[in-house]
Amino acid sequence: MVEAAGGLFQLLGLPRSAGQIFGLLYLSDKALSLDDMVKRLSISKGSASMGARHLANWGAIRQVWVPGDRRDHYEAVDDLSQLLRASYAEFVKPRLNASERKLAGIFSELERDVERGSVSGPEFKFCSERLRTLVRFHEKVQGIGPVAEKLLNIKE
Amino acid sequence: MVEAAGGLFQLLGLPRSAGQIFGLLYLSDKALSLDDMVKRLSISKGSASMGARHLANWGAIRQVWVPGDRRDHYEAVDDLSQLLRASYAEFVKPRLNASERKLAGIFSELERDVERGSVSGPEFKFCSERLRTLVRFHEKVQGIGPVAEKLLNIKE
DNA sequence: TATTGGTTTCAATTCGTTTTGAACGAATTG
DNA sequence: CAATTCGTTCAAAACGAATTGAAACCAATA
Repeated sequence: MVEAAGGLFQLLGLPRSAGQIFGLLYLSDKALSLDDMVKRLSISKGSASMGARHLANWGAIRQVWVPGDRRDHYEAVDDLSQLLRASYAEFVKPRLNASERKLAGIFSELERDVERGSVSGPEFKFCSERLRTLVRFHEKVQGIGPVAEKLLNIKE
Repeated sequence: MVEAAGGLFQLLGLPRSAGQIFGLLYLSDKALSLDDMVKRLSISKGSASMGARHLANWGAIRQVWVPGDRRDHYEAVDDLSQLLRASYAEFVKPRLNASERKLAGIFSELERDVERGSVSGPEFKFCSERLRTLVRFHEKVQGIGPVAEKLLNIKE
């Protein structure tokens, strides 16, 4: 049951164990301690500790206080859409911006090359045309983000 | 110049070398042979061969015939939007469907568990509520695909 | 048919990442 | 105050994926 749910999150480039932890917490009605995870998922203490901190930094799980128990307990946040939005802003957006700058950089480098004569006229023509296409494509992709965000907000 | 372009594609989970090859071909005005790639990218013949075939199967590059040269030559396709659409249909869509089925499977497993008594009533309530939320979320995500597709088609 | 140029396949290696288990320190308990 | 319980950190090991180089293969040519 949990394995399947864990696998679901593994698709997103996260470490396996973090996905498992989230899956377990997401389906569990009470907050769990680190060694609950160790026992239920048969992973090492180290993995559990690292995975939990990872997910907590990322905002996917929360640390909660359970009276009468010294141990830290964790529970999963319920709003996945919000989580996705946040990760988009944190991970995807910066990358898109970075590649935008990179593209501009390539362009100016190309112009230097053609002045130095290491790139011929026709080559330059073709290459810069392709780069322009690439920029247009890049803009379209960037345009998807905001729309997707709106779609996630709609409650039906 | 090409390194940067190569890195651009590496972000998508493809093997590094395939990204480099595509970058090189995309910015080159003439079709290139396998050992052009070997020389310009300093990768091994094996990598070049595998990477090229990989990209060709994927539809990102085309094999072209250059008269008077026995070697195979490759050129990049120019329509990136189309490429992206195709990959969505080929890779993302099936996965989404798979996880849809998987979700249904978890659900029925949960019901079996509650009948066997290995899951208590409140647990079941909470868990199935979470699963329902997950399904709704999943549907929203699925809804993004078609819209994104339309956005990519718009030419401005 | 032998040779040449080119491509593919495959086992071995390298590389980066994830996981582990033990060691450590802080906090708590009896 | 000694013993225990937690959580974190660290180096080493396990693992998977990617790359390599060489050998096998294939087709065209002489």
